[in-house]
Amino acid sequence: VTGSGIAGVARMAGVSIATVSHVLNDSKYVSPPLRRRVERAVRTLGYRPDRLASALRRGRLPVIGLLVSDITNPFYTELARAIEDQAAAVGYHVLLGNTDESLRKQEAYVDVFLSFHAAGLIVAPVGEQAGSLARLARDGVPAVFVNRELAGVAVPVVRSDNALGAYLATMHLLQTGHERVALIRPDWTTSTITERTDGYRRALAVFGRPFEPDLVWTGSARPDAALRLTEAVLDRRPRPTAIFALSSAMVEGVLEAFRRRAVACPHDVGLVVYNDQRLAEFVAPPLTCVSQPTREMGRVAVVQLVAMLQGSGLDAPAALAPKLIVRASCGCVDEGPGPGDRSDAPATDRKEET
Amino acid sequence: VTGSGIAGVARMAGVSIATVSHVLNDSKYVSPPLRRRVERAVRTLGYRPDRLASALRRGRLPVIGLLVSDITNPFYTELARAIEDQAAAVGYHVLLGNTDESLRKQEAYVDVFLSFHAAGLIVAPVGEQAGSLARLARDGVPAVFVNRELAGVAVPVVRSDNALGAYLATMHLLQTGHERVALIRPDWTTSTITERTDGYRRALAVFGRPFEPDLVWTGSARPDAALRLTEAVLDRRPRPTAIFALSSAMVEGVLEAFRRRAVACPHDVGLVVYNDQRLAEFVAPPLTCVSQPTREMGRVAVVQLVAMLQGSGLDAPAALAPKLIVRASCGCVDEGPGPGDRSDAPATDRKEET
DNA sequence: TTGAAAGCGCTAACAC
DNA sequence: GTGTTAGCGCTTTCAA
Repeated sequence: VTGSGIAGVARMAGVSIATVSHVLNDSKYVSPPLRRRVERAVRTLGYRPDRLASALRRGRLPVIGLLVSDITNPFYTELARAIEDQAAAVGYHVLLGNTDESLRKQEAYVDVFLSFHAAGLIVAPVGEQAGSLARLARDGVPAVFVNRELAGVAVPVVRSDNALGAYLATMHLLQTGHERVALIRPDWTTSTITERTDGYRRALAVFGRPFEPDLVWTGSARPDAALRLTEAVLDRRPRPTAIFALSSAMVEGVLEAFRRRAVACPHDVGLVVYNDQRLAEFVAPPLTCVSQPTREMGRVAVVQLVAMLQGSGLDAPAALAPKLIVRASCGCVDEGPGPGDRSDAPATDRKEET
Repeated sequence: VTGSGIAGVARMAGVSIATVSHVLNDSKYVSPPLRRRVERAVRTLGYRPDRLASALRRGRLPVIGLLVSDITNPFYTELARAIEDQAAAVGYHVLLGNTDESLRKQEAYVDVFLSFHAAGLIVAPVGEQAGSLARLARDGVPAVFVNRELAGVAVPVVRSDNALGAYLATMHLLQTGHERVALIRPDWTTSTITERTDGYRRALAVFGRPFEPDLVWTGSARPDAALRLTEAVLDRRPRPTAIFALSSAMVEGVLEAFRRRAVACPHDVGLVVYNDQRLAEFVAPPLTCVSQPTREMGRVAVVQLVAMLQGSGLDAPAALAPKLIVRASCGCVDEGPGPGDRSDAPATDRKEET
């Protein structure tokens, strides 16, 4: 009855452990004198509450399980940072998991997070089928999806408008005279990729262009695979005049293929990438990209989740707006002296569209 | 006595909860028939052990607290990924914290992690003073430092040889004819930065060059600050012939400064950066950098920590070897037609040194 | 306004 | 081999 922990504090302050608990959690009125004595005891003992014991009793650990396909993907890196910041600001901490687009890993992590009694989950779900994640909504596990959604799963989704993003990018390419825009897609099927493909189609339709299936190339996002895929694209005849890469994970492969095929970008082939990233504006040529409000998405995801945890109903968030950041790789700006040229666009030519 | 959890399994299998616990943890011999019955009950009940209860009892949660300054820094992103992978492989999970080089945040996170009874900590410590982290070793908290070390703190460190990395880079610049190599350092003081500066000095010494303090520039790593700092460097007369940036967080600032000052790199000023990152090889010009075996560092950190957790003595790990990846920004390769030129180095010119 | 006490679900002595 | 049971440190009724 006198151990350390809360009991030690209680003894030192000459009160019951219940009282200590109440001042610690502000869970009941405690008279100022007792409160003061408890606080002093806490301080002099350097008492640190045991969150495990607390969580065992309460049934939930102040932890958010975060599941992304790969923290190394710049988009998810940024998202994770924003989530961690916002979570910490409201008293939660982040348990991280990488799914690598594997359903198996995803399920294993969800199990682990639940076995930890994580207060809630934020997940960028693998695939686009409900699968076992449907269980979450059914079991009343507080969860929000980020970036991607799953058809028929009643979990709030924090996302940006992928169809719009791809539409803007494709429109831009078409407007600046590109005849054949090839789509390079990663081989996983997620709502994001589907929506982006739709946006691409919509833009084609606006220009009265047919959707040509053999301009759509799907392959593994691993660097070597993306490289070979792009080589195949470049070898197609007639050669596409521009490439729209739907995953930033594939950029390196695309650029390497340009190098190996001695393709001058944007002169020979233009390039637009979905998602911005570090150094993108210093690449030769600077990369035109669709940029998502990543940090905001992370923040909103936590806000949404915390609202669920507190039972305060919050409207499902609207899709945020992506924007097109026009740099030089799309080829819409002056190019200077012909083939082989790789000069950057002057800084003043960089502009944004929404 | 019959609740759900382990008790439900016990009841269904017609055994005691102790037996269930033992088959679940392989903690004692259980006869095959009972074991089978328990396993069947576990399966049909969809029983998932409560790790909180288990952790409360055992005193530790199978979680590793990971503290880095900023997960958004590509080096730490990669490190975190490697740590998460290895941790998961051996049954641990990762709680993430960003310190932003703030001692306050670092202490707060350590407190949080301890209050969760994290099994161990992996931290890239802020600063270079022992500070409150000394407590870890004193209190017997299993911990390992990564990347950085703290003087006088008895915690194993997983690191690469920063002095060597900087030495290699500086030697390369000196050998290829650079007269004045400016050092650009972030304004935090960590063992890494100190060691890299030493490596730079050692290389100068080998060439009989004096260490000129006014070639060493220290400033905030925020992009705008790094930009202004680099502008100041470029305005120095005589102008440095090369810049060695000790933190990859400052690269964007440096490149932007080059742009604004219309400095052609490497023709006008060469550049070497500590740490490789995505797209670095596609930048104009491709960035020469010191590359650390980041993933290996993460893996070893977990191995080291887990060994501590199991009490199996493991030798403190030796510093790993960084290597210089020579691309074009250092200016050691053919440059073509003079000032203003930004052509990439041919692929065959990329090479590595160790 | 304060305190006593019953668990949260599990592990690990210890007894049979 | 298997079962009984005493907690781990905390929250939260419930009674005083």
